[in-house]
Amino acid sequence: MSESLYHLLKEPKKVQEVQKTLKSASFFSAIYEAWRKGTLTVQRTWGNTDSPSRTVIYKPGCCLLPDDILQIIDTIFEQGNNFTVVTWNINSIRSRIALLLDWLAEKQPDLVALQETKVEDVHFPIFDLQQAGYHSVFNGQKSYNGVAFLCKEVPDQIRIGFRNGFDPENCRLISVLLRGIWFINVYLPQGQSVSSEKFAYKLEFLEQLTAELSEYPIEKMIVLGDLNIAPEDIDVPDPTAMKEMVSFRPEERAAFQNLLALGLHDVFRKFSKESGQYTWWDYRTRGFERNDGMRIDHILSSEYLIEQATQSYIDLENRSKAKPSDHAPVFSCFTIIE
DNA sequence: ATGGTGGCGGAGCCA
Repeated sequence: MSESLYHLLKEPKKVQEVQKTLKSASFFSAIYEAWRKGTLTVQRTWGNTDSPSRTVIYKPGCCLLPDDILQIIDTIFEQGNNFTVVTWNINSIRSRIALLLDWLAEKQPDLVALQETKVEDVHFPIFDLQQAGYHSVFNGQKSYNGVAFLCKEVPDQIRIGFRNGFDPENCRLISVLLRGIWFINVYLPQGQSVSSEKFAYKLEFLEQLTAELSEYPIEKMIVLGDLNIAPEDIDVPDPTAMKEMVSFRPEERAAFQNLLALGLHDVFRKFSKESGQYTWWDYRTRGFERNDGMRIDHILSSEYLIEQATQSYIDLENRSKAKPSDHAPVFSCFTIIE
């Protein structure tokens, strides 16, 4: 919540009076947002003005009326400056929908970047997510890949895929502009084995991604996703044994450094340099139970934004629940004020 | 842990 909105509605005020003072549409979306979050009350009088007013509970699609009376009830407006983002390879949004909804209700992140949604756009569970208070934007296909953003605020712009048209048959990239920041959600190819065509495709994808991102305003950019690369020795259990393994090979790690060279920083590593902190564990070898995994899901941001990061952590609790994804969500909190 | 599990879709591919 912005400070000016807080001051304007600290005392009760009619919608029509607010409309006279405010010309900006973004102010009204902030009002709806506060209403939805429960930090703003809406009092409505039905029929004649003598009848008692009632508090109107926010529902998706509901509207404010000119005579409604608005009031901020949150006395700590600074809370609205905390912006929580998550990246999570969900490994099928439909098979994980119950876990996703419970987790959203509990964690209330502001923006979630999902990978491997594995669903065509027509079947994306927009209604469930709307009930949970989230807008969805997605780029999906049948069976494989698929990326999506879930966000509490409506994005100002959405971009699907690469602007130069690279790799149109795979849904691995989606970007949104929100609060003046470009959020880039990537599902990088896994690469299979070094000798395979899939590995060449992975390296090509990394080059294309670096070129794509170089066209963005780096200072106001956050890259989130399953990048399928463990960037440092501390991101795998046994760096010597794994030095030729896909996801940890020198050429991949070099490509990762090329991405960082655009002016990006690994937000998780601002807060912890400990080894043994992974975001993915193999189902097949029961890797999670033995903490045998890799840190391959990342949140990267500019110097300007990483200075505003207040924490970053891997949500192991989510991964330890029944029927989990093979990846855990990665959280970062920023104090973003627009 | 060179086997194993899990998701999709209805056999085999992908991770």
